[in-house]
Amino acid sequence: MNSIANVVIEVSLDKEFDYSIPKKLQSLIKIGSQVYVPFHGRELRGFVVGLKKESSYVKELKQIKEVIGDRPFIPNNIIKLAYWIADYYCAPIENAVKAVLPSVIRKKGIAHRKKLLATLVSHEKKGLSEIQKKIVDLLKKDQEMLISEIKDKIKCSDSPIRTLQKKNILKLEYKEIRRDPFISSNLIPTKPFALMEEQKNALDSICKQIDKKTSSAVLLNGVTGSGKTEVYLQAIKYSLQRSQGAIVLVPEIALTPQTVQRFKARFGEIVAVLHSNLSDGERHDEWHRIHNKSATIVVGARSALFAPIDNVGLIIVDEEHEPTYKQEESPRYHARDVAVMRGKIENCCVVLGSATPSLETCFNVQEGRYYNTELSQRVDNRKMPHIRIINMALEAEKIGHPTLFSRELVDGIYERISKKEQVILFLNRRGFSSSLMCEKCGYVSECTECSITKSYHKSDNKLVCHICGSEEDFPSRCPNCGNPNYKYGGSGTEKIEEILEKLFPNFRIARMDSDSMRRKDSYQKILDAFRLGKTDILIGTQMIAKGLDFPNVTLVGVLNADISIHVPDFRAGERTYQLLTQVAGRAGRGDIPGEVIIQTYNPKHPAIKAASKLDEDIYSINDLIFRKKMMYPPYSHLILVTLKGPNESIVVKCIESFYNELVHVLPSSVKVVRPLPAAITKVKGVYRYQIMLCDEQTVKMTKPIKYLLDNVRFPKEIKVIVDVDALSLS
DNA sequence: AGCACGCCGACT
DNA sequence: GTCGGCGTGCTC
Repeated sequence: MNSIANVVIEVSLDKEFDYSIPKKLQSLIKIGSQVYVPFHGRELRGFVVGLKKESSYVKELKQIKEVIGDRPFIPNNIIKLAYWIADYYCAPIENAVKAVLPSVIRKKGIAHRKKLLATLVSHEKKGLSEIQKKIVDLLKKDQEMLISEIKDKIKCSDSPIRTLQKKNILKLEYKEIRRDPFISSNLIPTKPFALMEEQKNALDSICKQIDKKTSSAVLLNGVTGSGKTEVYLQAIKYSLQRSQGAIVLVPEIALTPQTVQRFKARFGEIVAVLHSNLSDGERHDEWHRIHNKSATIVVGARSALFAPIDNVGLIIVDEEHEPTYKQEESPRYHARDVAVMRGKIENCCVVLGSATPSLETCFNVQEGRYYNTELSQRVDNRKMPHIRIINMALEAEKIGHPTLFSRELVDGIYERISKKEQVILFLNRRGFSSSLMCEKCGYVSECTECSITKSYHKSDNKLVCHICGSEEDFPSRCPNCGNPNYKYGGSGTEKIEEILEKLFPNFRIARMDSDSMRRKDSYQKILDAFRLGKTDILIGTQMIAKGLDFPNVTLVGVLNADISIHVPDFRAGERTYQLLTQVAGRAGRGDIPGEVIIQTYNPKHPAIKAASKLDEDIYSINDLIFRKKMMYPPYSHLILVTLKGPNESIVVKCIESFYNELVHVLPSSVKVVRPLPAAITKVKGVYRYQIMLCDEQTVKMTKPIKYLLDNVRFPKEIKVIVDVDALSLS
């Protein structure tokens, strides 16, 4: 008999507490139950996250006071999902439960949540201390205030406030916090559009999977503008007709409000939206609309995955390759994979949509685990843009010195602008600071062990691999061609703008990057001006690649594709391909086919080659899977174990012993990259050190890691982070 | 977050 | 000595 409950309490203490379960509540308390428990002289709400027979707490346990509701607040399937997350991503169960809990319940300042409110009842100031006078003055202005606010403003503890209460100068009472009303915008309802042949086929195979009522995953591999959203909408309609609900995940909802609008316009009131920009009140309303079944479709970011929809018929992950689906705090889950898992638990169909499917998804399709559907035609019958790759090494040879603008690009810009069309110039600045490239031949030093770009360390003039720490002296000449100009690759947007203004003094040029992004209105102004044709050329970084539609742009120039190839990250190649595809999608309009000019020193790199085929309608999975070469050679699963600590020696010592234990318990197929002391990094006074593991299966690595985490005692100042399917290794 | 304890200064 | 304000630590 489990007579002890593991409870996470509403206050954010980042800790769970044991309580004994009284006999009469024994049958009512389940994992996921919401309970009232005595806590340091108060009574608080909490969630039961586990049941057990014994507690390690030395003092006597208190009893659970009462259970709220006749059924657990978190549905059973979601609890199952939380356990899977904790297990797969090596996270403590309480973290996993916190992640799946509706934030409405956890977060401060929401309705139902009571807080201490101070109200002034007397203006008497005689015989008060300095602090107390300040508090009374503060309250004179506002009459009532949360004590947490007072504490914040006066920088005092709550003691003086309580003293004032005793003196009857102010009143303290618990008060429910009012929430903001939810404002829903007026939308014109839409009807299903007629589908094209390919869309029909895709919809058919999705519907077939929905019919089966078993779990399945379908990749919807569709080029930009091929009408994936309409397929989603009609698949959802099908699911609704069978009285099943649907979950739609979108990356960074703030950037794609149009997508959300389309769902609302089609299905109206039954669509609930969950994302981080909602106020707590709005989130609360939306969550309860789902819980009480007045909303059966949920559109949202990562966390929408855990919406308490009873009968899920369909889960859609839009833009499944997007890195925002990876959670960066514990539990470090990947929403795409959790979506597939929820599909397994709910026995429903999961649709993964993308124009540039992630490597993992391609792999799963190839292995036969996911079905594949393709949309190769654009809905408006627009042609795919024409892609040209310019070899900058040859260009430099031709004119005798390295250059930022090839002849082709300059001519192309001139031609397009002369015809009153518009041009976007794309520049990736990421990785700019650390990687070095030969200006003549494009050579970049790679780590032979880890196959990622080495970073330049100025202090000791060395090239260092950030993963394993191996290093070499910085070569004064390019090891490949002997050119003495071996230095930082790429220029910033400002410099590009400067050169461009000299090249085309009569064209109107605008620049958009994180500097101009800082002021939100100026960002909007730049975009509006460009859209209205008041600007001819727009120079920008990543941010102009996503979701924006400029109908008159016919030429897109990628100035230096090499920068993103050489970001010291295993995903660099894949990312480059995805980025180039997105950028290419901005080119062309109904009557004029788009043109894309990609400047690079590496025309043979797989990412560039894959991008160069965009206009040839070659679209099979086998074509895509060759991109596997872009990643760490034969492995598709990565785990990073990071140790953080206050000083270098203790971190090094711990990682050494952890490494020695690891190689003992890991199966031999797992590749372990042994870190050298040079791989240690210091961020804000915290020393960080990583071990990387690679294999074709995650479980072969997680089991031994979990075993070690349970059995190896780390000093308490050492923090261990296990990141499964780590995306960013830079 | 907020309750209770114990320290310390002011006043009997 | 005693009362009461205030910071601090701890809460199953």
